[in-house]
Amino acid sequence: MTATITDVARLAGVSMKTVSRVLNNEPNVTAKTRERVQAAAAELRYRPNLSARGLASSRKFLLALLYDNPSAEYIAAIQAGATEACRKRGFHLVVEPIRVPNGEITTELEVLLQRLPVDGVILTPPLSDMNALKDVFDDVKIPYVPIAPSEETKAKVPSVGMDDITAAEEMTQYLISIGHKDIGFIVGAPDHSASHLRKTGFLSAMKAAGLDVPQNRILQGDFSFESGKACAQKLLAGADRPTAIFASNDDMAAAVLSVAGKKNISVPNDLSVAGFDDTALAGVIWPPLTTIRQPIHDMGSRAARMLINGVTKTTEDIPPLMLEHNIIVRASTAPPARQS
Amino acid sequence: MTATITDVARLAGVSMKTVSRVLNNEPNVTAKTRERVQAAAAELRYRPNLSARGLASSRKFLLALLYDNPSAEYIAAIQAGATEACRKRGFHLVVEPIRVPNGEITTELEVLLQRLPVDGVILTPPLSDMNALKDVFDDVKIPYVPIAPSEETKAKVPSVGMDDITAAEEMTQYLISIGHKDIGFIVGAPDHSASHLRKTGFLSAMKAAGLDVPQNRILQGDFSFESGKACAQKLLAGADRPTAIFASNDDMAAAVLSVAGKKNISVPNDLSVAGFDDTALAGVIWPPLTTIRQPIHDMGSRAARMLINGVTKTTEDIPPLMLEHNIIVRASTAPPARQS
DNA sequence: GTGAAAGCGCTAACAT
DNA sequence: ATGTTAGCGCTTTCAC
Repeated sequence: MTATITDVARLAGVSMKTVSRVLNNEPNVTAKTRERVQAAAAELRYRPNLSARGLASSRKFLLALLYDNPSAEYIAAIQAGATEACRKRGFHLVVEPIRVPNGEITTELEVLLQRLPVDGVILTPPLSDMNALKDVFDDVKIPYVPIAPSEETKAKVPSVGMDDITAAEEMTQYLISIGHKDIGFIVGAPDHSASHLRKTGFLSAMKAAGLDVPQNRILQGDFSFESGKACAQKLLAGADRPTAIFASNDDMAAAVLSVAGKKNISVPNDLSVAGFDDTALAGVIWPPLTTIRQPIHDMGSRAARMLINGVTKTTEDIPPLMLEHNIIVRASTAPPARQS
Repeated sequence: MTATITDVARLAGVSMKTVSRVLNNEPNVTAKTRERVQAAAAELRYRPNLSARGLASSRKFLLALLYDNPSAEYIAAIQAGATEACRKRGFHLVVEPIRVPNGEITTELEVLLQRLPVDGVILTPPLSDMNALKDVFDDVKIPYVPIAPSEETKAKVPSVGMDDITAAEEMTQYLISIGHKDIGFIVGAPDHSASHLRKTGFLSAMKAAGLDVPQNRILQGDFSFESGKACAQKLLAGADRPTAIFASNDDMAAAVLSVAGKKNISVPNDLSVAGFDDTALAGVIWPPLTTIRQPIHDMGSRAARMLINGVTKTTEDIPPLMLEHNIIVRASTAPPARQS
């Protein structure tokens, strides 16, 4: 059998409670006693039983990551960050893909949350924006941290994110700076607030440069490769096409590349293409994508840390944690060969 | 407060134990009693406490997925399959990325396993092949199912996988059938047994067709995009180059595409490229990749099911579960324009 | 077919 | 600074 806390206590010649104190780094233990207990625990290869801990206290040493199938790369990065933060503090991460059909919280989700023995939940877009979720979480009393939520949500609960508007502005400014005047823009999924913010950034930078943006240069996508393809097909249909396309994520930018390839439009000579996210995909396609590096990994680890540290439990207002971004220039963008 | 089993028992007018029986689908309960209990549980919105369950019994309702950073897409697919199977049976999935430096099991891993309160573990390549792991798992008495393990491991423990040799043969035969005679092959990471099997399949199909494979047509990669790039650069260096390249996974095939793009070698006109896995990447790059569809998602769900059903606990020999594959022909392959 | 009692391994609250 | 006593919510004997 594996050793229990009483075994350790016996070997160390102290009480159960003292062992517990040492294990949980609580005060009121002599350095000497502490050492003795640690030695005993090591000797018996003692590992605390998480179920017992979870039952006796309310700490479960478990966090959950809820996601609604955005890009696999995006989730993988969040997950990597979160597991890293968890590992350092003895926590584990449970992953829960959930589909929220037409924005309706399902009973399924409520049931899931009620029986999920976790100390906190990380929410990814578009889940991070769902107002109805706040009530559900408050109801089951589980702290949560939304990643990249809307301005509205940001005001209510601690969150982590980045400055999508500024990032989109910077990319647009860069495209303008190398000579583009006619730039197409592919919008992300409407239920992600980042979509609106990025569009806002694009428009504001265009306006600031005195550049006009006709209606037909703005197309609605949903962050999927397929949607990017459909938008690119429209944007690249006739002779009157933009000299650059800025897509709201890398998947859609890859789709633009794919459509351009099929139409024998050379990138970046005849068309510049920019993405957003800097997922692994960006470096792996040809030509490699100019994009915005989002600190996705960090978002995951910071969200996990906030939950573990109990930041979300304080009543004070915690300002949203905004992480840095960078613009990454690769081979998919260049000055335009022709003026439109 | 959330309702407990005693609340349900009181409301249903039965004992705790009877409620427990109903919840766990145990026999010896009248249909009538069963209904009454279920009604009471529903009314109180009762959710069993997993920590308490885990403490009282040995069932934790938790499975773990251990992985050592192969492609994000690959892990995402396994994870999707596993979570799906878990959801259906009231289980949850804990994810644990682990690095196993130069094939050495670390104490860190042992400690992790000892304190991880799970009913079973899913192992992905290259972890699935590590002989030392068997001892560790036997030691901590946690059942595990390796995905795509070596022949050696297959003989010892229940596992899920596919027929890598036949799949590689089929792809090679397809390339030969459309006219290729000079085919380059990029091998996967040496510590993945699938790498050897795929190479074996390639060579055997070439031999069966009476085709010679010079040494310089076989290059060693490691499944990463970068390694694929290095191999492609060698393969495509001079005028004496193959008319087709078969890479052992999609990431490396994408790298071949990328190098070809840079060198202005047109795919599939001047060069055919085939991959293996059919990850999301394959359909997203230009041109879309001819590849082998691996049932990765299914592998994840079958592995989870085996663990949940306790298949791995029986002493009988369970034959490895071999799942079907398909060859997916897309635009990256075509008959060769020139004969080499 | 059903129930009563005894823990599972740990921590919380209260001694000492 | 350390120990004692109760549980946490459930499943497991073993009675009935």
